[in-house]
Amino acid sequence: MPRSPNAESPSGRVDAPDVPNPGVAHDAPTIPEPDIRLAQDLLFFAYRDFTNAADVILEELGLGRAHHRALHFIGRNPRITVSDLLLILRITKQSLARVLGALVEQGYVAQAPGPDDRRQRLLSLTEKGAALEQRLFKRQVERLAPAFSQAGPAAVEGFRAVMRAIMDQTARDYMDAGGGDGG
Amino acid sequence: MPRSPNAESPSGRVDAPDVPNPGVAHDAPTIPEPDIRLAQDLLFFAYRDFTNAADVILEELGLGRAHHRALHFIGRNPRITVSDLLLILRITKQSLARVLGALVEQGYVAQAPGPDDRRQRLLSLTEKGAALEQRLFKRQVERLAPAFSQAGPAAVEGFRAVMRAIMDQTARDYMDAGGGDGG
DNA sequence: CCATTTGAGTCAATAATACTGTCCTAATGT
DNA sequence: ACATTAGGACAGTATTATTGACTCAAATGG
Repeated sequence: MPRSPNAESPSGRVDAPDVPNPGVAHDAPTIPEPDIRLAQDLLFFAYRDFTNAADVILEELGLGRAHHRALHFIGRNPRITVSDLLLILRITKQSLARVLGALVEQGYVAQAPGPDDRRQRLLSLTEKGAALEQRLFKRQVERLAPAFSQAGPAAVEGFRAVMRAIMDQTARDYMDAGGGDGG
Repeated sequence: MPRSPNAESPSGRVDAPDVPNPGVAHDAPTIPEPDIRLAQDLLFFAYRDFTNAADVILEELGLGRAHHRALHFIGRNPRITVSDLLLILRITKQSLARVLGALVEQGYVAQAPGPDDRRQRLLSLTEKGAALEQRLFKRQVERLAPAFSQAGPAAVEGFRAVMRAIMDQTARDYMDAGGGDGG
């Protein structure tokens, strides 16, 4: 593995636009390549270690990350329809079917017919499901809370802004629509 | 999908610790649950959409994300040993073997015997490999650069601090050792 | 010098997660 | 009536990962 003293500050910061670019929101101030390279690594490592946090619990229950994701989004969106869950996860009906089937079968998720449209199966966590989701959540808190504390409130605000800007408009729309906080 | 006006500012910021927690470096200022929930979503969506960026190119070449990851880390760490690459990726020799085999076979990656230890096969990108990596990198720049510009330099700094704090110490060590920038 | 360890590769089998395409039922809506 | 929609199901496949055992050559240490 290559070495080198250390590289706390990646390359200073983002370039100030050489041309002030009056008014236009779309100014692209030529981010230096090392900064992008660094961000690639950050995304890879942070995401990996974040998702790994809950793995021990999942494994002991014979569940996987796909189950965790489903639990998470159902928990955050009680009475969500299958279609809407598919839109969030962006996987196929088949992929979800296996995961959801297991969760329902094992009593983590309940299905209720839609009051307006009885074809719908509105998904919610059972008590057992909510309890499991809490356990899993706790593990991720253990990973995120210290990180937030160390980095400080301003950094967390920046983290949010950048992450939000990285994702698709569709995903931003979901979050702006109250994705998760119950509406 | 649930609705609700919009939730730009998640819950303000991180709580100030109600009890100042004298002296202890480990003071955890009780991050509000909604902030953690939000961060879970941010990580999921941002990572997903970030990694999807290069998929079109990969697919047309019959390669997958595992190949991309290998290309990325070999590109950033020329003459890396197989063991060290395994430590970075945290996968098994078998998982890497298939991916690496394909990359070598198709001329993206070259192997050279280590000068000190001739058992080692030092990995580097060929010209073809570097060219492909550049193409893939460009796609991710298209995703990250506008995000960085929109969020602004201070936010990017915060993003780095938080992401860094989320990952394992091992990963931080790798990055501090100059992970990628040639050392 | 010989035994052990190490770096790398390999074979075989398996699991988790995803995909495609097709077909089916029941409820909706026009 | 008829087409569409919500959801589910079946069959087959791909990618990425896993484990365990085994080979081979080079390095290393008594």
